[in-house]
Amino acid sequence: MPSQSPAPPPIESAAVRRGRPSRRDKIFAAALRLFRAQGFHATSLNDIGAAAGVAGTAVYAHFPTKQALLAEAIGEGAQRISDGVRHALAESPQTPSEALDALVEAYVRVVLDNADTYACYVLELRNLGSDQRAPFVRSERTLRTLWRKRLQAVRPELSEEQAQLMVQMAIFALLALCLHRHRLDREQLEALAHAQVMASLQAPL
Amino acid sequence: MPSQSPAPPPIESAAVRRGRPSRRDKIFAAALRLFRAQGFHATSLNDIGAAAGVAGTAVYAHFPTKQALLAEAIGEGAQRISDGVRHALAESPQTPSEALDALVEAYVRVVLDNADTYACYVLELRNLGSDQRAPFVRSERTLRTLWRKRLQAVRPELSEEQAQLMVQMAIFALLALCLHRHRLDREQLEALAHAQVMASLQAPL
DNA sequence: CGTATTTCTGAGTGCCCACTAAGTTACTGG
DNA sequence: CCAGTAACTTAGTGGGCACTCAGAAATACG
Repeated sequence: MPSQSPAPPPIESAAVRRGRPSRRDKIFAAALRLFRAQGFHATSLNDIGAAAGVAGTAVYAHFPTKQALLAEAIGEGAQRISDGVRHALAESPQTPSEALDALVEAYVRVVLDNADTYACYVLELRNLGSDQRAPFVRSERTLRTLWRKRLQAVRPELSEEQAQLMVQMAIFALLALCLHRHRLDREQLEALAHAQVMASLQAPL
Repeated sequence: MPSQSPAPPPIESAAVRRGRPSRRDKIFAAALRLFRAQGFHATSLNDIGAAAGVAGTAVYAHFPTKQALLAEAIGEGAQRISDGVRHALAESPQTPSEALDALVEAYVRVVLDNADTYACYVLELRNLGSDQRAPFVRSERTLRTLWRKRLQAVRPELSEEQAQLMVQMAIFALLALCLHRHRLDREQLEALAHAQVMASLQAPL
């Protein structure tokens, strides 16, 4: 039900062209928000459609299945994490301590910038069917290994298992930022998260 | 269901008596395991029954609904956490730093002792329907407030929001212990988790 | 051994879901 | 202005789900 008459307004037409991908994006955003808030199985296609302002079946004009919607959400999360970390890696070599610091800083920033996406990536991955899940699990393992190596470069006294677990805990701590409301502004949030993760990784055994 | 049997075979009878609640317990344990591994909605009553060695509908002889099963699992998690923390509180007053340390130690122990239950408590709470969820949310808030007060007693420079968020992150870090396999023995695990959480709470801002 | 009770099973029942089909509207390019 | 195409809607369809029911085992008790 778009408004204006057909004849005079090319403005409308431009808006419509701008609006073309916006429907898809709207559906995707609604799905992401609902998946994060309620979980994949508790969210129906009618829920998604309603949140995007269309009928449930309209989703199929843009996505083949419900799982594809989740797969795209998770894929985007994985991509953004990967990009952010790669960017941190691209910086010139430093001391091991600075390298770890840069990794944590990049990771915190990406997580805060993509809270919903990241939460979906972590919590809803199991609903993806092992075929589709596999590449994400692989890239996640690669990323964890990178963390672990940088940590062990700073703290060579740690065993592989110890370092692995410490990284796990640090990453999960960041998940808390995505799931709960907080009244701190972005700058404080980033500083606090960074400081706490670094402190936890430097914990004396 | 009082004690010993009347006739000669107390062995069989004892086994039966031991087996009586064991069916209910078996079903409950299977449900807990599946809920943690697959999530509430991805687990059917047939799955639970099969894992417990009975037909799916046999569950209804012991639990009124599927949600009741989840509610009992979550209730048990909440109860054990609460008991463990209350035990830590019962110890005689110490310095603020020691009080915080005791709280963390108790929490780590409870979480490690009840990994599956705790993971369900945290991850599946949203599937409970707001009526049943409310008391658990309340007790969780109470517990977080306790953490925060003890932290602020040690670090009075922290604002309420900062302390709250640090506690959130620390608690989520412990969730990592429940969800992933690790090859460390219990003693190392407890020491590492305790050290890392304490370090994270003492992070310089 | 007989009866009452509990536990369990297999066959339903109805609901909600993801997904399909067919027709309608909205927009585009010529 | 008029096809052609994409987007959307309504009305299904089949399947899986939680849950019910009636009766069969199994068990407890006198």
